[in-house]
Amino acid sequence: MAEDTEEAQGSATIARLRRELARGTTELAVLSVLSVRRRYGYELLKVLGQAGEGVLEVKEGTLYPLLHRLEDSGHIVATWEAEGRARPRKYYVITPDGRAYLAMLRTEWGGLVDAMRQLLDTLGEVQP
Amino acid sequence: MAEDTEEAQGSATIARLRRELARGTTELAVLSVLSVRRRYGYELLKVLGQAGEGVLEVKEGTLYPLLHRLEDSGHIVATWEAEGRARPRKYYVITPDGRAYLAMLRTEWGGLVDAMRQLLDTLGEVQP
DNA sequence: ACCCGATGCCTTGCGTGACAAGGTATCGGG
DNA sequence: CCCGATACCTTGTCACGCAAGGCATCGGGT
Repeated sequence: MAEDTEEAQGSATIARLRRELARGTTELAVLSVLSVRRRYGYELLKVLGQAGEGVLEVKEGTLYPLLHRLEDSGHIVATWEAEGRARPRKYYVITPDGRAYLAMLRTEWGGLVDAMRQLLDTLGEVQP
Repeated sequence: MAEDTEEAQGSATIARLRRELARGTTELAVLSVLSVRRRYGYELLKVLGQAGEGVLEVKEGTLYPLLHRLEDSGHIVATWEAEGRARPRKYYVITPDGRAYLAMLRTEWGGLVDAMRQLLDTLGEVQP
């Protein structure tokens, strides 16, 4: 019982902490991919799924609302395209506004990574 | 007014985005600091506040519940100490369990940072 | 003929961490 | 004498990630 609980908690914990750590990263990842060329939703799902050994994997329930938020705030623009197929795809293109936002995101991310590295490296040298 | 709104929204956005990016990082930061030596809550507030130019700043409403969660899960242990003063301090010490958890956290964080760096560097070379 | 998985889009409801805002209490300085 | 710093705590709200569901088309296997 105790072992079961611990193991179950361990797995659950690692998934949860991975989710919490990666939080806020999705926007950065999505916009970065879109900064290269336009993509449709399902495509982003696959691209991010295989990037970084699945660390950046995004679920449908996360991606689609995120894309809608980015669209609402003018960072990306969507266009339906049939391309002669029955089921059309919804392509997303990054806007100039989106690029500016992406730059800000990258700066912030860089700052966080630097701060964490400093903290992890200089451990013990910070005085109260 | 428009400027105010834009600036206000810009500030609000950057604050929100910073918060979301740093999410889940607090646990890592706190445990890292505690891995060097014991600290009391208010002390952690100050230490993290000046680390990394304030990027890792934590608010009271975040820290105290976090410390309680870490205590509940056995990653840290608390001891009240008066040290001859009227207002006692609650010192937190990391446990072996906490060290193991910290190691896992660091690994996960490293993986995320690597994945993001790969994505940001190899942009455009990922194929669907 | 039939079903199932992949493609492709979407939504609602829950869990969770960060935080604002509030509370309590002591101590020192202006 | 009051206010800021020290030192602890809690409740309610926000926003994101996701599980789980839904809808529709297409291709291949049996």
